[in-house]
Amino acid sequence: MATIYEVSRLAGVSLATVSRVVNNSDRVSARTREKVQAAMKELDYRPNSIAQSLATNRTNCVGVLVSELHGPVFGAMVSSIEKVLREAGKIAIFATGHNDRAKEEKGVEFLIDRSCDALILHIEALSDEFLQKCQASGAPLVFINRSIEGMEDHCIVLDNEHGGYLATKALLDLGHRQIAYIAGPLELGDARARLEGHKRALAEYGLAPDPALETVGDYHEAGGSRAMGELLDSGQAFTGVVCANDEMAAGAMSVIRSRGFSIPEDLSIVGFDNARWARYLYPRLTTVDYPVDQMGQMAGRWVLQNVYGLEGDPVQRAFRPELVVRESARAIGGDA
Amino acid sequence: MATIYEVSRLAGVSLATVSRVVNNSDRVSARTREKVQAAMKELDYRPNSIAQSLATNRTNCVGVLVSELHGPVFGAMVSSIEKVLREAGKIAIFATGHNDRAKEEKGVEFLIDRSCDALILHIEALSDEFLQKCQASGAPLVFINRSIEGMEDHCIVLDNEHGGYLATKALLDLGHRQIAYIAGPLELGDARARLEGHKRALAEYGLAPDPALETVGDYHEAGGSRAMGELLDSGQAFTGVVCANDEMAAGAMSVIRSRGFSIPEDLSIVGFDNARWARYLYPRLTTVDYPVDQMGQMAGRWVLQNVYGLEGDPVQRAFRPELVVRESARAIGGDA
DNA sequence: GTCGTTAGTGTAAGCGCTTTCATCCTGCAG
DNA sequence: CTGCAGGATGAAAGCGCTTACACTAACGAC
Repeated sequence: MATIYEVSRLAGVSLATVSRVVNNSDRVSARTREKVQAAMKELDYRPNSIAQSLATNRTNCVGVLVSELHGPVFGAMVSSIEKVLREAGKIAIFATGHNDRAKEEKGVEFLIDRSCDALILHIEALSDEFLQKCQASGAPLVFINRSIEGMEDHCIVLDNEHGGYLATKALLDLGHRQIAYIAGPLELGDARARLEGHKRALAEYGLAPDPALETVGDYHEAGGSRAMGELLDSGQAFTGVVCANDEMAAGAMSVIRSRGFSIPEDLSIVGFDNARWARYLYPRLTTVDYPVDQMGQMAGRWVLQNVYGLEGDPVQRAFRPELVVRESARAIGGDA
Repeated sequence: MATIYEVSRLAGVSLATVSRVVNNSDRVSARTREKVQAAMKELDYRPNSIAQSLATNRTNCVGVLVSELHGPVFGAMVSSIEKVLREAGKIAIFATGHNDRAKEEKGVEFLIDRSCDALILHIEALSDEFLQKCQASGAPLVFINRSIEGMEDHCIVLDNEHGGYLATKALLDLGHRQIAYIAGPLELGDARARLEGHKRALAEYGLAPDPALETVGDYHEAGGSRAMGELLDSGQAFTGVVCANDEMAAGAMSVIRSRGFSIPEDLSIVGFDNARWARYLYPRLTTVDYPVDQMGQMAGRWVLQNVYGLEGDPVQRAFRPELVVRESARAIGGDA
């Protein structure tokens, strides 16, 4: 691999001049520029990004910490973040936290150790204090789906409470009054918020939340199945169920079917996230859309603008989910 | 951020000594080591990885180029690669090629420019020559799902032909004789191989491939829907259909249902990939398992062993897909 | 003709680390 | 007491780049 030195020799100029044309900044005479470019071409010169980083103290790397790298939500998030960063010539490096305190800390440290210029974090377990300290001592931080006290303008958030409200309201509007709820793990803020929304919708219709109709899952298929099984076993009557995410809804649907009920004739179901495959289910799942692509994009854009000083469209920080009506929920007493 | 220099001063030793304890190599007396470690701790010293890379010419970065970052196949692949690399303290950086020649080239260059120690590539459009040249001039290359002439030992491959064979054979074994096929884009090697396998299975049962039952999709839901629509419109009789991937199978299932047929009573369907959500479909999709996690893991392990010289379990380079029997295909004339 | 400008270029000092080689002890054999 | 081996440490030269600063022409104004 040719170095800048060899280019400078071949072109008969100094290192500084070559560096100038590489960073096509500064004024370099047209003649010199051409000479240098010719030399670079001849040697197939490519700047060593490591050396550049050391000299400039800029790595052009953005660290991204998410719970998982794949799955309907995080896969899409990661993908959109990488895309917007890449288009600006920046590079994303990833770490996973699995909603675990220790792993999240390790992940953050890992990314900081790699000298990232900024960090995009989707985390659950780390305390506000830890994060404020990180921020103080190092790279700028952006948060997805979490609001940190005093750093609100670094947070790209989803109104999960509103989403939970919409999901349950969808069933209420269809005439359902006995509505079961399968929550996500309540140590997670979004799971709590979605549940709150559910309760607000009930309240709006003058219904008291019935603890017997409220179960907690794990955001995974297995938890959804288990929870659904318990609800069905409990003997409680209900005509609809809302699940705090699509994955659990998929698990619940299997169980409902395996018990001989049909959807939506016997039971309506509503999910949350609008996973790409939610419309592959049968019946196609009515759910709440989590605009995860957009939120990822905004996180990337925030970094581009606030860290790298690039221009661009404004960053939208707050998102409201919307209901996606499909066929898994229908009016009670509707023509079945 | 403290530098090695400050540590050396505080500990009262030279830079070289600090470096030695950091890389806990070489013989350093216990007393000195302790002094240095104390100083590091006091200053909260963390080595600057960029400077280390520059000095050692090792970045500990592995570039990964895939078609997409998300989706059932690539999401899982990326995730497992990142995991195995991370556990060894290496870092993965990603680029996407979208099966497009120009984008794949750009992606490879991008990764090379970042001084990756090795590249893991899942590519379609680049020629063998281009790749051989890359290999010659730079970082070691590993390929997933592609066999390159002369570099077979760098290739982690899936026997797609066998997979295609299994999918079709599953229907044949169930008594089906009129079997439609929805292929992936035929510019992709795996799509061609799966189709070949399909034909081999037919031949094994003494059946000639019927061009009227063979359509080409795009590996996406939309293409599956379109292709299924065409097959149904054509008026050709068939009792089963195999799709070259699950995504198209999902699209096909919607169309089948929307035309008033039921699965598997009227039509059996088999997919390929065993996407995580394939078992969420109704009926749960019979499909061919693409052991994408394992293959990603092997690619990572290959790098760990061959590039970084780490020990580890042997690398399995060739994989055979297996049939996953669920409910979307049933015996012809079976109790419906 | 002189002088101040200024565009264009070069010099050299880092960036924070690794690593070769030389140096310095310490201890032990003779 | 001398000499020497060998372990522990330090000095210093890079790794490939950027950039502050110095320098040189060339040019116009006076």
